[in-house]
Amino acid sequence: MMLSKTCDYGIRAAIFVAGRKDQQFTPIGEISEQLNISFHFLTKILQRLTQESILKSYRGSNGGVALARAAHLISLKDIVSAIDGDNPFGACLLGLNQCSDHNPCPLHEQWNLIRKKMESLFEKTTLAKLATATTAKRFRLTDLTEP
Amino acid sequence: MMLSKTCDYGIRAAIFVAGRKDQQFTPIGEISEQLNISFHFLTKILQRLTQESILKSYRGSNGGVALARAAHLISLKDIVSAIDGDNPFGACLLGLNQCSDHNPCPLHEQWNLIRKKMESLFEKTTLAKLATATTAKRFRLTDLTEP
DNA sequence: CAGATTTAAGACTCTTTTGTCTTAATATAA
DNA sequence: TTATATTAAGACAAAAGAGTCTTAAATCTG
Ligand code: SF4
Ligand code: SF4
Repeated sequence: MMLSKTCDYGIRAAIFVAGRKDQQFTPIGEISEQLNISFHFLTKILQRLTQESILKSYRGSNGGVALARAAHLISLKDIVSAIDGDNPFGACLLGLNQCSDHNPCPLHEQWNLIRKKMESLFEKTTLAKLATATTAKRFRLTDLTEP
Repeated sequence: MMLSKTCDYGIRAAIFVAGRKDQQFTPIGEISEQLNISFHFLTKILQRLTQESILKSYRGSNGGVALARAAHLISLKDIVSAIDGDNPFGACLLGLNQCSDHNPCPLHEQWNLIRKKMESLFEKTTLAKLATATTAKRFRLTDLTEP
């Protein structure tokens, strides 16, 4: 799977937060309940996003987390970078180091086309788009329970 | 990184074996040396490929591993499936279950385009193509040591 | 047969990822 | 002020991935 689970959870939570009507703070407990993610685990992940200034947080009653800036200014890549580290597309298929057009493995040319598309998708896709799409078209952010 | 390290090693070793001039058995020791992969670890990985009938092996002097069928009949997908399990492209970005066009997450449409391309690349790319390209164009199968 | 070579099998260790839990800090509200 | 709600921080545990090592089995060579 492309991204770590940690990263998946972070993205899903961020979309959820971005989709809130009122821009109040959303308690992590509510997010974890809605998305069916362990509360404590999600807390750690969102702390990371808070440290990276993608979310802001507030403690105490009526506290929670909220986007640190407008949803259209937060890309998927921002979140992935914050959680999984710099370039999740740097290494790839064969996991070789120092990949470049100059010293390629035999898959490089074909793979690079796909990789570029992925990178572009992650850069262009913002939380605003994802949140709007999610609520408008009733997309899901959780696993299905029914077979 | 898309694939597990185990899978990377398996692919690289398979390309190396496919690229051998004589279709004799290639000792794993030689592969591990050339590709700079731990001998014991590689042995375990190639055992897997042997069990899955992608390689055949022979013990004793002049033993080693060889392709179990013609190189143009072994696709990358065959190798990936044998090592990392069925469909490495089944789940994806958000890691949700039961993904389909009917019950999508908000990234589904965009992502599916890319995923299809990946799947097709893995299905179309055979060891024959990779081995030929590697030897003809001097592509590399190993990490670079020089900075 | 004896010795060398090479894969097979599986136990074992180390590291990373994933997940849980406890305690502390901060804020609100009664 | 006291109780309650909530994030912060970090220790800890469990599971999976990556890698090592030892012993056994098969095969060839002399
Ligand atoms: S496809 Fe390109 S970037 Fe990926 S491992 Fe090969 S050389 Fe490196
Ligand atoms: S993009 Fe499609 S296949 Fe991937 S997690 Fe979303 S719904 Fe599932």
